[in-house]
This record gives sequence, structure tokens and C-alpha cells, in this order.
Amino acid sequence: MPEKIEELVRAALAAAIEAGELPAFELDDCGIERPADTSHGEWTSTMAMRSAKLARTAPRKIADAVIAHLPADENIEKVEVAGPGFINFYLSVAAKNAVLAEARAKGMDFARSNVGEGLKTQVEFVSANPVGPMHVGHGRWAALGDSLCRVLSHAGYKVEREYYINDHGSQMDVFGRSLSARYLQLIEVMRDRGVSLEEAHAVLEADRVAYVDDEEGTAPQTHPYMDAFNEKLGGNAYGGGYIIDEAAHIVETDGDRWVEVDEDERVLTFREQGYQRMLDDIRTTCEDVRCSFDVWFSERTLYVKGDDGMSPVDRAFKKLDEMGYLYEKDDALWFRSTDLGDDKDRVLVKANGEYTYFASDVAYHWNKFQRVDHVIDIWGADHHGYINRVRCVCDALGYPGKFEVLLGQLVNLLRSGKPVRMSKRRGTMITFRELLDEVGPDAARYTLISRSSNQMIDFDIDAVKEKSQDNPVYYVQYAHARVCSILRRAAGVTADEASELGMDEVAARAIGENVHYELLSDPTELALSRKISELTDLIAGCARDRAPFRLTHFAEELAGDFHSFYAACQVLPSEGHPVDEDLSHARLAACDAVRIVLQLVLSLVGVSAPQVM
RNA sequence: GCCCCAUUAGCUCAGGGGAUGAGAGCGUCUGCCUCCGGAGCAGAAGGCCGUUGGUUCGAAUCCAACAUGGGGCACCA
Repeated sequence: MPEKIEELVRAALAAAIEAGELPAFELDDCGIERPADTSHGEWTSTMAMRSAKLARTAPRKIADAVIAHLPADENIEKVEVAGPGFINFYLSVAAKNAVLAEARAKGMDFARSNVGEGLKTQVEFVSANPVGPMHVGHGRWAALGDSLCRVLSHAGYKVEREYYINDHGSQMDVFGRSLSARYLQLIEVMRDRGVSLEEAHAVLEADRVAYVDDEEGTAPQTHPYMDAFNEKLGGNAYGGGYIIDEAAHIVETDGDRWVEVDEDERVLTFREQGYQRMLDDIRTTCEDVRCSFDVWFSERTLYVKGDDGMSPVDRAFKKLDEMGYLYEKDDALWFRSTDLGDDKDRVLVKANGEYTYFASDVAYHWNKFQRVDHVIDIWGADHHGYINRVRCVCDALGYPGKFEVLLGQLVNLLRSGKPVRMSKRRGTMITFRELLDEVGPDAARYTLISRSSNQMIDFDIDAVKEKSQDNPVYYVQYAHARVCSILRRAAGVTADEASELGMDEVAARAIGENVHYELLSDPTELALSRKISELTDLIAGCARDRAPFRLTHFAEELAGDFHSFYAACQVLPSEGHPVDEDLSHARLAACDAVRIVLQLVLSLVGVSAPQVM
């Protein structure tokens, strides 16, 4: 419709100039917009105000002249000049409601667009280190990343979802040593005290909790195992309770047969076993919030030598070296990122010969650009300072402007208004898994996606749990279930039958062919079609601005519009409330369109659309 | 010191140049079920849109400075 209106405006302007009513000038933008106030029509053009200076004519005069020459169109009921020079278009009822038929015909393909123009785009997100469970921040990136991917796809981007597994650095060894130390402690407790594995586990866990509580360090006698653990690992250890859980799992399956084994071998074995189990846990957790990935990219593969004896990291370094960006200083290898606008140069290989994390990222991002045209990395706000140096790498490698970071502010986890400290080392964190179990995937995803990514979230577990009845997600889901109920009743099928048949079939039976959409002229009915007609642009905008959170607002508004409509308009005839058959069918069709759009929007934010609640 | 994010109703947040409306949810108050799902609807109260300048026909919206809060500034990952 906006294209059609632009066409009409341009034709009218040309005619007005031709007639000598306006001076000749070039119009660059018609400014076809949606008026904020619904009483100002369905569409408006701000061209008169935009071109007043150029045409040296008062905006209202331009608008009047344009309207006088506007070609007639059956979809447009009237056109008015208003305010300082807005040209407001009022559509016919049939034109307004055409979108209902469109939504019903297209189903889940409704509101697709091609603003992405097939751009092959990779979104990398979550990428939690496989040395522990996902925390709540990772949950936010999962919700954000997954929804963004769905939105981008709907808007015509070709999307690839990627998870980067940081399975290479020294953290992996810390992880292995932590497991090994806990394993030996469990065996020690079992032997010394003659207790079961379960009891030994409880002893270590109580000791750990005592350590966490003893922030001042005034009661060291209550946590001897934690102290010994820290001492053995030189303070570089993972103190979380899950490490004890994993060590106990090894005792359970393997008994004490690793006690006499060489330390290095034990650490290595535990590291690899634990890594796989942590990764499985992360995978499962992602699946449980309906977040999937196309590629799980292992950092280790960047260090595997190819036939030419070079690893991807070697090749990336060679490329940077050839372009003159590498140099050696203080026994370390540096990337001259200051040439590209960074604050300081960055180390790639440390003086001790180890590669930095940044070295991996150089090779990794180069690898990405060999696979896709555009890269979006979703990172936590605490990685903000890292953006510039990676951008410098992408620039240096010849991909300027194709690397983008979507920075998400962090999640503050609260319990009854009190902050919960999150630290992997001290182990005082609440995992995303625990959060999911407490509030459920729908409430969790909805809460995590419903705020702008550069807005910090205070996620109070108790509040979300307690207020779950009032949570907006239920308001939206309720509207969907209510629509389904009406359609079932109209079709004369039970809920069980409906879930067998599918709601599309139920709706078809209830409504039939030849719907008279032009009968829907009540303000609450027109509000539905107006809202639904906004969706295509909304999704395109969400994709362009990387802001899928706006969809939740739309869903709440549409649900609200539906509830208002339902209160004002009788859909099915009932005692004392007769409804003309054609009108009833038209209203059912409106309900069906609402059902489809709610289902679509909920699926884009990864929330279920229940037929019954 | 430098960089990023935020500051809008009692609380949590939308709106990110337009019109004689700055909105929503929660909370508070008033109405509405012997009629299709009351997890609902209708209505009321509640705001110098952090401060000061600037750009513009027009600023909650853009720019600058400042204030307050949060997060960063490793040869850690």
C-alpha cells in the first residue's frame, strides 16, 4: 500500500506542476508514514513539509495542490490535508481488511519481506566456555540470538547460526586439574572416614558452602577441603559445586582407578570427559529453550595443521605479516592494530610461546569471512573493549564494514530484590538451567527477549515466579488459546480433535469460503486489521535494527486489541445475542487472522502458542 | 583518565525528528459474568521525558557539556 500511495502522490505532483499550480522541483522522498494517531487515517505523506523550502511554497499550499490532482483509487476513501501540511489517506473498509485474508492465506509465511536481500549472514552467539554450565547471561544471548536469527530469516536474510566452543586455552587445563583435585578429595574422604560417595560428596559441598559464606576468611576451620583445593591449584581453580558433581560422576563410573594413574594423564582424561559432558549440558539447555545452532565451531580446529604444515592460525598470521601488520617485541608477537585505529597494539603470541585468545579470534574471524558475507557476533557488555581490536582484524584482512557486534547489557539476577553474585570461581552463581526449571522456558525466553539489548535486565527469580499469572507472556498466550477455543466451538470439535486436525483445518471448517471482510467495520475490528497490517514493516525493522524485542510489544498490543474486540463484538450467536451468519463468519475469519499472527510472532520470539491453557 | 550503555508515571519499561494525545504492564481506585474462555473488558488517578546549552519550521527524540548509576580498559579466557 505505501508504494501505491507514493505512486499516486508522485503522479499528482507531476500533474500539479504541469498545470502550473506549483513550481517545478525534484521530490526525493515522499515520506510515506503511518500517522501516530489512528484518527489521522491509515497513511500519511510528509512530502509537503519536506519540500516547502525547495519549492519555495507553503506546505499547506503544496498539499492542497497535490490533493487536487490526485488520481482516483478504489482503495482510498478520502484524502485530507491536516496540521502543518500532512496529506492523510483514509482507506476503504475493504482495503483495510484485505490484510486479514492475506494473513490467513499465507499463514506462517505472512509478513515476510526481502530487506535482507539474501545476504549470507552469520550470527554467533552464546559461545559459553565448555568448562561449566550456562549462566543467566548466556540465557539472554540464547534468547536474543535465536530470535534475531528467526527475524532475520523472515526478513530475507540467509542466516547461519554458530556457536564458538572455546576448547583450546589454559582454562581447559584449569578445568581438568580442578576435576582431578576434587576427584582425589572425594576418594580421600571416602577412605579416611569410611563413608559412601554420596556422603563424601555432601562433605565437600558443605565445606564449599562454608567457604563461600566465609567471605572475611575468619573461619578457615570450616572449609579445610576448599583451602586445600585452592592451595593445590595455586588459586587458579574452578570452585563451583558442579565440579564436585562431575568428579563424583567419575567416581561413580570409574571408582578409584585413577588415583594411581600419572597426574598428567588423569588431568587430561578428566578434562576431555568433562568437556564433553559440559558441552552436552549446554546443548541440551539450548534445546530446552528452543535455541538451535547450525555449526558448533571448535577453537581447537584453528590449531590443526593442514597438508601444507600450516594451521588456520599460521595462515592468518602469514596473511597479516604479508600486509605488514605483525612485528616482534619483548619476545612476543604483536599485531599493529594502532594502524587501524586501536588504542594500543595487541599481543598474538606471548613471550612464553603461548598463543593469546586474540590469536584464535584472528584466525576464527578470517575463517568466518570465507564462509559468509556478513558477521554478527553477540557479546556481553563486559566484552565491549574487545570490539575494536577484532574490528581492526577484519579491516586488516580485507572485510571492512562486514563485522558487527551486537552488545547485550548484562542480566542482574535477583532473589526477592537482593542481588545474587555470579562468579564461576567462587561458584555462587545460579545456572540458566536452574532458572529454566523454576520459571519455565516460555516465561524465561519472553522475559529475556522483551527488553532492548542495550538495556540492563534485573531478573528477579522470585518476582517472575510469583507474578507468573500476570506475566505478559500469559496474556498473549491466553489470547491465542481463547481464539482457538472460539474456532473450535464454531467448528464443533473438541480440543483433542482440534489438535489432531490442526487449527488451520478447524478454522477452515468453521469459516468456509467467501468471507465478507467488508462487514468488519466496528472500531475494534478495524483496530485488528490495522495492527496486523503493521507487522511486515515491524519485522523488517526488527531485522534491520537487530532488535527482536519489539515483537513482544506488538504481541501484547495485538492480544489487547483482540480482547477489546471480543468484549465489544459477539462472534458466535448465543442466547439473547443473535449474529448474522455472514457477519459471524467474517468475525471468525478475523479471529483466525489474529490466531495466525499471534502464532507467528510467538514463534519468532521462541515462545509456544498453546491451543488450550 | 579514556570507551560503551542507561536516565521517561510509585515500580519495570516502550517511543529514537513531526500533528489539537508522551504510551504500556505492574501497583492504586471505580464499574462489568443466570451471553462465545473474567488468565478478560471499560474507566479514573498518576509525568518540567536527569540538568544546561545548541541545531531545526518543529526536539522526549539529533549534537555538545555536565550529573547520577552500571559495565569495560591484560603477554586472562
